[in-house]
Amino acid sequence: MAETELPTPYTPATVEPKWQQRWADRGTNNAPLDGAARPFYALMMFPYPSAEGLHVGNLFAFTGSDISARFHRLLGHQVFQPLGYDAFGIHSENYALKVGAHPMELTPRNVANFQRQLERAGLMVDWRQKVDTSRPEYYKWTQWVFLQLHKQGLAYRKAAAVNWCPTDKTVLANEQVENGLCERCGTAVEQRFLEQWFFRISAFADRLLDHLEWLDWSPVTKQAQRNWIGKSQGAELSFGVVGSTECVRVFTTRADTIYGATYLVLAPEHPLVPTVTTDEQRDAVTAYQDATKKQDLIARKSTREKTGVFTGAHAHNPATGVQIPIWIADYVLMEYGTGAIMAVPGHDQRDFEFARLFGLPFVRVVAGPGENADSSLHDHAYTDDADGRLVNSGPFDGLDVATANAQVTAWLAGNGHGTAVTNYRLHDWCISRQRYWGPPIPIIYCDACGTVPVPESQLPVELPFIPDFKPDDSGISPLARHEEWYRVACPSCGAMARRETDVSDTFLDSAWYFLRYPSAQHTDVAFSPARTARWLPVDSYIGGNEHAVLHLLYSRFITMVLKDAGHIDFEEPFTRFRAHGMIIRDGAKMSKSKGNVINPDVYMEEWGTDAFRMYLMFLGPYEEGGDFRDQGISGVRRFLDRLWSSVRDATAEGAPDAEVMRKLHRTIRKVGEDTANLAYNTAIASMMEYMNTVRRGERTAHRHEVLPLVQLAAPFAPHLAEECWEALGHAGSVFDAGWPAFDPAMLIDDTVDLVVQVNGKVRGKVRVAVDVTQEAALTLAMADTSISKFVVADIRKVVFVPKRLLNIVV
RNA sequence: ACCCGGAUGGCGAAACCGGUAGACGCGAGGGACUUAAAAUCCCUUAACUGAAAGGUUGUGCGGGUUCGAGUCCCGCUCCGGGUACCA
Repeated sequence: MAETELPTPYTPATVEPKWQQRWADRGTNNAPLDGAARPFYALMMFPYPSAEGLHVGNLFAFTGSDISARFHRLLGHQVFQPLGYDAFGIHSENYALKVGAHPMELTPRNVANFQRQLERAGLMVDWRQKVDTSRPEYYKWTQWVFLQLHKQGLAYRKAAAVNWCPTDKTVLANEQVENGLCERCGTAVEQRFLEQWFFRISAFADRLLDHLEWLDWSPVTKQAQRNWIGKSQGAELSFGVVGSTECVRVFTTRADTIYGATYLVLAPEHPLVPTVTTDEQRDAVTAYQDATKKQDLIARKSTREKTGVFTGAHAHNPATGVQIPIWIADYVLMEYGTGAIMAVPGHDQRDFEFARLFGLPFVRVVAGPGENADSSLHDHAYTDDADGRLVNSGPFDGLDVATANAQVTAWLAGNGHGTAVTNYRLHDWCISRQRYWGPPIPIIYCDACGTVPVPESQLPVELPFIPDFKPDDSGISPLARHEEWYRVACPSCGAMARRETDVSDTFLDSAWYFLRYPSAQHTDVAFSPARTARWLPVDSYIGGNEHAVLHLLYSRFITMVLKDAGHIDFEEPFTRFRAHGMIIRDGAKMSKSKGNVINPDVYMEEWGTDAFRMYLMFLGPYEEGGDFRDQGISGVRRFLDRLWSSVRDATAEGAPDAEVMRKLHRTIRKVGEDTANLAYNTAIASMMEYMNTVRRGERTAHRHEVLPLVQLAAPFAPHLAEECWEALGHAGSVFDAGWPAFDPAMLIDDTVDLVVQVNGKVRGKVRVAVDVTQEAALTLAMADTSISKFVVADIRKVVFVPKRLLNIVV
């Protein structure tokens, strides 16, 4: 066997470029897209190509994903791991504004810089299938996706609030509003109403929720989605307005507390407000409505102080018949439920605060253990009342809360005052952006034909180059200033018509990109049916949990829509999703303002890409993240140096050491299990432990002792592993060599150390056969005076856990 | 406020189903090699106590369950993240 001489010492500066070049030349990282027998689609969240370049956080995420992909390849799958750029969006646009450049020129530069950095990172990426969401050949299909929703009636237009900065005279994205202030000038943001496009994701709420039961996703991510969808079962109840035929409908989850409803509250913009308001109160009500309208959504949510005003009107409580006042207040949101509530100040903290502020009456209708109908409410509402019973509630007195809830709802339903309903927190997805840097929404408005979708044959609707892409005081999209662009012939009647000038949300670009990758080079179709059938859904998706709700939920939604339209035959895009942790520095998130940002280039230069990759994975559990400290890298680099020199010096003479080989088989099992579970830190630790065994002193390793270790280390340190693999006489890539198998027989011990406790305290240990009996173990333990000296009385009890411990209780 | 995480040596961390707490790594101390340094290799390294053998204490705090608790239960404190008046 011809073995190449390895240089001394290990020099990543020559080894790493050599293998990156060879991978590119040989197409090592390219997946057999059309012929894979065991396809495995490994996906990582694609980056936004910032001008600052690759961040350690990106590298941490990508490396963890790459290790998983390489591991699956070693397990015998044909792995497809693509990567691309989420290049459209407000981030890129704002940055361009800041530096006075044009996004259409700046973005390709940033992408090129990112690409250069990523190619150094040694990822097993099939770069043939790269996507860039800001390229017409990509967003042509983003627009196509929009049309599929439109066709199914899932895209609609309605007036909705946007954030408006009165100083900059521009629409702000939610990301540009901080604590209710414009992030650029600090002015309080107001709300304005504009016609916007929405996707009817709310119609999919139950499906999105139910599938979480069986999806193999990180529990934290599933919980975040459940909370976001916010399903809540309750009832809609009617309160007749006094002296009117109108009814106020409220949503409540606590119909059982209706006897305690002492007033109603409508959202300020509730349509019944003008109708019910009395003449005496009209000025006060109008003033209040104006004041709340001026406040933006976020500022309104960040203050908890209650405000409100009486309308002058009253309604009948359907249970008690009592006339109760109708108020308006901004703590009631028009967007949720019916935009109106029945206030139960005794049993809802918000109502409690409001009632106390305005001197409204309280009635206790639930009494906890040890309380009665007259127990006072002290300084807060009684809300933790799951084991409470009803009081002051007529025929329902004495019932427990859950039973009463059902019975009151049924009773009110029976007399026409209510119905059981389910509400969701999830709102429809507003995809309109009054901005420039995104795909134009493919719609044309014609005076004669109305809203006409752009025919698929006319896609893409190209985003034009306009020098004045900056939002201005018109409050509309920059494209609306370009008549030469928006004036078009109506596709249906040919008359002059007008294009939609809003662009779509960046989240739409990323809600379907995983479908595009396998077909990235297809120009005639968004995703090829054959490729899609072979590769999707995604087998493993790894990304940050900051996308737990928006991106991941939108992707699921779009997938369901495409399934319903018959374009694909699965309705969940990501079979398995794992959220990785965040990498912090000195206990805080890395940010430029804190000055604790790590430039990965510097570290890759100094220590080598492999060492840096491995260090990032070693500093903590991948799913939790960790604290970056540069001192730690040297330990990982030392391990790689030791691996290198062990391989270099390995001998083929004689037989490998039996004890070392036993340790090897344990290590193979442990590294395999840990890597599968993304427990990279402990996988690396066990490889180090094995290395310590192999190299104890300056012992020369046998090639059979180190060869499998090269395979185990390959996902973590791919360049070095290839170099070692070649040095051990192999022509092909280590990634085609398979994952070493462990021999279960090598894992079985004949003797174990049995821990001996006396009264639960460890007093020693005895070496015993694995199948030793309790009696024999006890005899052995008692023979040891350092143990038996603690057995100062009669043995009352002996606890024996085979292979683990013996506890003598006296 | 609510929903998730988390808290373990000087530091990053490990510990399976309740069974030797601190694997692995960093740092520190000592030693070998060297003219010397670097590199490499070896040993020590939770705290207290003791000459040593050994002993006692110890996983954020207070209780509990158990032969046995970092791990389970009850009640808190602090830190990180998410959501934020969702009726």
